[in-house]
Amino acid sequence: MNGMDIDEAAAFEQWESASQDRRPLSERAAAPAPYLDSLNPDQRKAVEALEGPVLVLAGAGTGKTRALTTRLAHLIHTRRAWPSQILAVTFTNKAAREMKERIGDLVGGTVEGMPWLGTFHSICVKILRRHAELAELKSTFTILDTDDQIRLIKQLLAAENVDEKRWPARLFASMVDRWKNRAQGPGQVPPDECGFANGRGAEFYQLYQDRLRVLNAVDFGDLLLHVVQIFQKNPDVLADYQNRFKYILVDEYQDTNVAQYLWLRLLAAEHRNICCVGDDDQSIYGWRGAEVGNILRFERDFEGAEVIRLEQNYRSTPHILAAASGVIAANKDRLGKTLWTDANEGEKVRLIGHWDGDEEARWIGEEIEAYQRGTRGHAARGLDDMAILVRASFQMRAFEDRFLTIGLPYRVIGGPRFYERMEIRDAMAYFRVAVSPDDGLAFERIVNTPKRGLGDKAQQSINWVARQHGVTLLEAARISAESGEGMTKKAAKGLGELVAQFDRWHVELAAPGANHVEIAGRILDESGYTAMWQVDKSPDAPGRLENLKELVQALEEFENLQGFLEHVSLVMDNDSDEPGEKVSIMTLHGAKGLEFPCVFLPGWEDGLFPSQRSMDENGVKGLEEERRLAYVGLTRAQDHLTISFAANRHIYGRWQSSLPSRFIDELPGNHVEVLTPPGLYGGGFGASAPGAGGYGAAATASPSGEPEGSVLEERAAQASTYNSPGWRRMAARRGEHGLGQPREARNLVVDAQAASRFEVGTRVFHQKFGYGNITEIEGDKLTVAFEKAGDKKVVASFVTEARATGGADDVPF
DNA sequence: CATCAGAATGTTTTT
DNA sequence: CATTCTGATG
Repeated sequence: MNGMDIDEAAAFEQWESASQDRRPLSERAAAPAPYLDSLNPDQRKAVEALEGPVLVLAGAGTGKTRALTTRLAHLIHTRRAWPSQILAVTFTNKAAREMKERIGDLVGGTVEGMPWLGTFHSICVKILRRHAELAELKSTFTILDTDDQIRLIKQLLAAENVDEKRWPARLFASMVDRWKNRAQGPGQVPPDECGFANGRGAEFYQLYQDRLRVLNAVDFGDLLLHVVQIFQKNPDVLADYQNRFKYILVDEYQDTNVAQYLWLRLLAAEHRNICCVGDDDQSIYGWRGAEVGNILRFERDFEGAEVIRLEQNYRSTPHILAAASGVIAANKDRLGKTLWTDANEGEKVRLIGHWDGDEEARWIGEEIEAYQRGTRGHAARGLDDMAILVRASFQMRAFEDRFLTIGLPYRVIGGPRFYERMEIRDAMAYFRVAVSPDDGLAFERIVNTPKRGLGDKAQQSINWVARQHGVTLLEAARISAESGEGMTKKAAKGLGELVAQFDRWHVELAAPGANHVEIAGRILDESGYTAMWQVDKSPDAPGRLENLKELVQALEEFENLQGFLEHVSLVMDNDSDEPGEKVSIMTLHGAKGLEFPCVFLPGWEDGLFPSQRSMDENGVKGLEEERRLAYVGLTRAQDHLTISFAANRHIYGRWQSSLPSRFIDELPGNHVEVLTPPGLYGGGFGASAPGAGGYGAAATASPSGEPEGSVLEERAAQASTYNSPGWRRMAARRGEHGLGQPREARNLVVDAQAASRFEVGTRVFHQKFGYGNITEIEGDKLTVAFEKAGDKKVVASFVTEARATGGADDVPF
């Protein structure tokens, strides 16, 4: 493979010429590396342990990215590898971009010469385009987004006469996703997971893959699956890449799924210089295929691996760190790290209970304004320094409402992204067909948008024609429009016009010197798409038109439409944000990797956080992931951290009362200050009963010297005024579990017995759903027909067998 | 084939 | 509560 060497030399030269260091390479290599001096000993170890497998366990805020980028720079600086011989993978485009920038800063130049720094997916696209024929694809394959994927599956299910109500396309899509995350092809699906459409799961998977191949298309999961399979089946291709990548670096290793893990293992087999950076305590994406096991197993999988722990935290105060450590310590499955800091003690973590969610939002609004003014002896803070991190996005609304009424500027991070909006996808479907007339899925999307009188029947007819004649959908549409078969006259006319328009646009785009921006704008106008929204009287129509304008403007930055479409399919970024100081509101998931001086963590109530659903569906594993999520939230805070919960919450139009999160029990009391909510007679949480003290009764928690004591236990022990129903119920629950006994320990014990303990028909009790009868058992998952809540799937460990008389679970209220 | 009213149904998200 | 999806009407 001589071509590759030339590639690399060229890339390296390009990189070299961009560098500002004009000394000869040999001199530079010998020169001391100044960037090493700013590292602590552990970070330095992580940077200098270049040979062999290395696992860097980097706790939150320990300078992980810094170590990683410095390591990369060091590899290049010491001339161990050319930039093109280093594979550096991240999960998000944002992370990849940041890494590029930081390496650029370190080595003093651009890193155009680092062709293999990117996300798993973008690197796989690159590899797959080179070897497409090995996956029976053409190198021009298109990447389907989720919408297209669903549409394709719906077609397939319809063709196979599957009742879409019983077997939804979404369900099948998620199953395919799960299989691909584990790098399983249609032939490798475990038989017990083929339940879809009465045991035809694997069969449909095969059909789906066949259809993708015919369309010359892949979905996101395919990008990894195909590449892994190419590597497995073609040792020569694999060997080529194994030799090329002398060094491999992986960021956020705890988030890798099985397919990514296999991919890495294959690539690292030759040089074995693989360095994975991650934090098992921050693994929060198990629900989308990430395997914490990958990081827990690293030492076994890569023999002789060196494990380096980064434990010095540069982000948070000791109180905040202690709170986070206290919570995460309750998890069983972890490699174990102890974060420390030499920062000043700072302020304790604040905990406050509120009567309801609105009051919580109101109070946090006031606190934010107080930070802004710099009261309580603190320096004034900007709104950019503050963040509210919630478990689920519906919690954001309460804050948005409140902040709108008091005029507090805020930004919501992680809403629907620009390229996921309906109008943008529609517009892009027009572009796609104009660029590649054989893109049937795109054509299908817009064939009746705006309305052209083509309903289900007409579209089916076009599909049928396409199959009969073995032509693309666009050609079938042309034939149908001419014959007028299977549709009204009006529809045939509209369809004929559309086909003619696409013909014209396609020619115009292909013409030399075509102005793709102008043509794109015209496509939207001439197709009637713009007009559709101009006529639309719904309140969001103007915004959509605005978005379309923005889309056309964004085209300016690209050479042509093809380039733009390629970019969009992989880089779905959405950085547009008006400037100005704003409070950030985001989910805990969205906050990973970020930090803020002042952090609010509202909604710490059992059932909401930890989420009931996580616990029901995944049992102890789910609870542990929720706890890691709590850990991620806590460790985002630099100086000020406030946790809060509400006794009552207006959820889905219904008032729901809940208990404080069990994670609050796990906060070490001597690092927490319990606040009194203002404006309440007698206190906050649980103040419904006259004379109840609630949280307000006492000032600071726990006499120091009693480590790891639970905040709530201490509060309950100190005050005799905790007579409210909530407190009594909580006390009852605690008694049931045994004081100080971690709850999950009990669940584990039950887990072991669970499967054998129940049988179909057994009457059981569930904390949230009440009584019901078991209708189905699948491993440790039970389907229960609850008397009040209806049919639910729950993990066996979360129900107990119901006894005739009210047992310990039947808590008096 | 489009439109409207009623029912169902609500995590977390990247590529 | 609010959004999305379904199915029965014009």
